Amino acid sequence: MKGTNYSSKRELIYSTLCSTKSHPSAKWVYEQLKEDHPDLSLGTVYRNIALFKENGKAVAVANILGEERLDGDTSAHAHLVCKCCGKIEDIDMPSLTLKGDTSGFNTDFVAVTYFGTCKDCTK
Amino acid sequence: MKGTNYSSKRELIYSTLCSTKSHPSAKWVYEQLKEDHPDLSLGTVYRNIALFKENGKAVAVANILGEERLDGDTSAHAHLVCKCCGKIEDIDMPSLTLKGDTSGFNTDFVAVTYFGTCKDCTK
DNA sequence: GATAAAAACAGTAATAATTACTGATTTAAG
DNA sequence: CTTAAATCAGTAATTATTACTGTTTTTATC
Repeated sequence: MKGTNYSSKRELIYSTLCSTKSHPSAKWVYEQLKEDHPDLSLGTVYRNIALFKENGKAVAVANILGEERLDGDTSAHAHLVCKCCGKIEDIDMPSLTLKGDTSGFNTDFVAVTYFGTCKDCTK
Repeated sequence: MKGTNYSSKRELIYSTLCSTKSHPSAKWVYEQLKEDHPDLSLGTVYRNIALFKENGKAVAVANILGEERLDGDTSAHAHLVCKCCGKIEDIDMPSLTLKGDTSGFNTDFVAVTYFGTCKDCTK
């Protein structure tokens, strides 16, 4: 069964994903690691990130310029996404008063994302 | 300047995008139209959808199985996304009590998305 | 309605993120 | 230790999306 064994590469990838608040892409994680771990394959990064998502240890925040951007912090928080420079920042999760009917729908995760232009790009 | 002229294809694409609540992909829009309009190019669909997004006439809701899913309804509402079958449904927008600091960030659009498993897939 | 410039298009080629495949390596358990 | 399953590196394949080129449509002006 997938994801059941220990794997040193998996540990590396996970800790790198969790080491930043930049909400990186899979490729960024790979590039951070490949210098110190030249025997790391980009496919391994993708495969493990897919496992993290399945297991609720990571979430996809947005797709920026064709790249899926990730977050290893799955605690409740919202995001500001700058459509100009692609920067993604954390903010506190707003309290949601649900009006819509989600009966019958089994919610795993709620994403609240503000799309717009960051302070730097507004200048 | 882009998007300034009338275009019959643009009208077609926009009305098709707005004709459904299925939150379709660009390819789906293309496939709906190509039978009655065999002289339509997939590139034209992509190009016009990019214009709609720039002009705030459409939004990307989620990326499901590598496909960007779209919504021509930009009124305030939230989405239920089933990770099992890829179905996306509308629900009323919850009221948000913002706790995070968005000062300096110029928000165009707020997305509220519930990820999980729909009733059919839960069976 | 002719005409000319800009915009939009079809058709195709190119790009690039992601996934799949294969044979080798690592892990877990007896 | 041994064996089977899991994981991996390296590479090939897939595919959504974008870019390019020559043609058609639209708009504005006459």
